[in-house]
Amino acid sequence: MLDTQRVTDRRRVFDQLLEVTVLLGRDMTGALARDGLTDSRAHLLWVLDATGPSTQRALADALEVTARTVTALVDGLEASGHVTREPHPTDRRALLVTPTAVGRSTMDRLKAGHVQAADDLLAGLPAADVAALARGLDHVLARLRDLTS
Amino acid sequence: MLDTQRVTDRRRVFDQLLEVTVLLGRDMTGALARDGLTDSRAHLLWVLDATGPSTQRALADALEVTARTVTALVDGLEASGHVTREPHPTDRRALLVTPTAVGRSTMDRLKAGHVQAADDLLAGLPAADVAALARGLDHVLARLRDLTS
DNA sequence: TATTGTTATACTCTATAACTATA
DNA sequence: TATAGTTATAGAGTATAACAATA
Repeated sequence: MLDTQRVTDRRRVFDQLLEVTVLLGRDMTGALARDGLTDSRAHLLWVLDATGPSTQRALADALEVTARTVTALVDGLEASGHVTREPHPTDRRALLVTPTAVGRSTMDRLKAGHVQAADDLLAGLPAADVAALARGLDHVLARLRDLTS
Repeated sequence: MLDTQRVTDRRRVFDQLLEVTVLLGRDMTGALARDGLTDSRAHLLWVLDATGPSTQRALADALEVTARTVTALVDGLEASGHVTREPHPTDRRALLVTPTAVGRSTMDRLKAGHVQAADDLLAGLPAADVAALARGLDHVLARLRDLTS
């Protein structure tokens, strides 16, 4: 195989990855919007669901944003009824952001949506091809983690 | 192969795609920031590079945003010296957004960066695996285009 | 002194609506 | 009457800096 062909193939995969990024992002954002959530607020809720009630400081670290940004996101999620601010049991400076029943059921729906989306995207692709795709993506992700670390 | 295994594999690929979306987006945004561009402004410049001098109306349609948004983006790109607003030769209502020499050389650098990134991400992956990855991504993209259309 | 979260302020992207100049 | 682009206004996400309460 000619070297120029190899370069072309790589470029093709890169363009495919960029398009996946755009379309998958659009699809996810649309799904969240139907639940009245923006990307950033859903991300916070997602972290909260994984870790349990957390201080805003811990959320800022997990989301890699400033404390100011978390204040704004929690303000929004509190207004929409997804979370509450509870007093911290031992540190009177801190607040524990806690999902409400609405917040928990929203997260359950989002997680079910992920399983559904996984099924939709890969429906009709033979198991061997799914496995090959997973291996290729593993390689790309390893390189990507190197580049962005 | 058990059906539960198949579901697990699909879910794994979906999670990989989500991580690619996050990391690739972060990497791209970082590269653009080094050129003093935001994602949205780079997108406009990208379209402009592909189509040549365009009216703001045409750009709004291509970017799928409102005319007001294009006004703001062009304001920014004009201030940073990447584009100019030129009179339209026949329609005195319209303006032709036109890349400057700086804008063109910035685009050349971005395009070279894409080729470099494609090489970096797929370095060390055998040609047959690159081809398999491309086929898998083709399948996913076809499904994704269906879902988001 | 250091840390948690807030207020103050600012910038970017985005949208809708009203308006001007032109077609 | 319709279209191109701007001004006016608003909301979301993000940041830095100054500040209050608490550790």
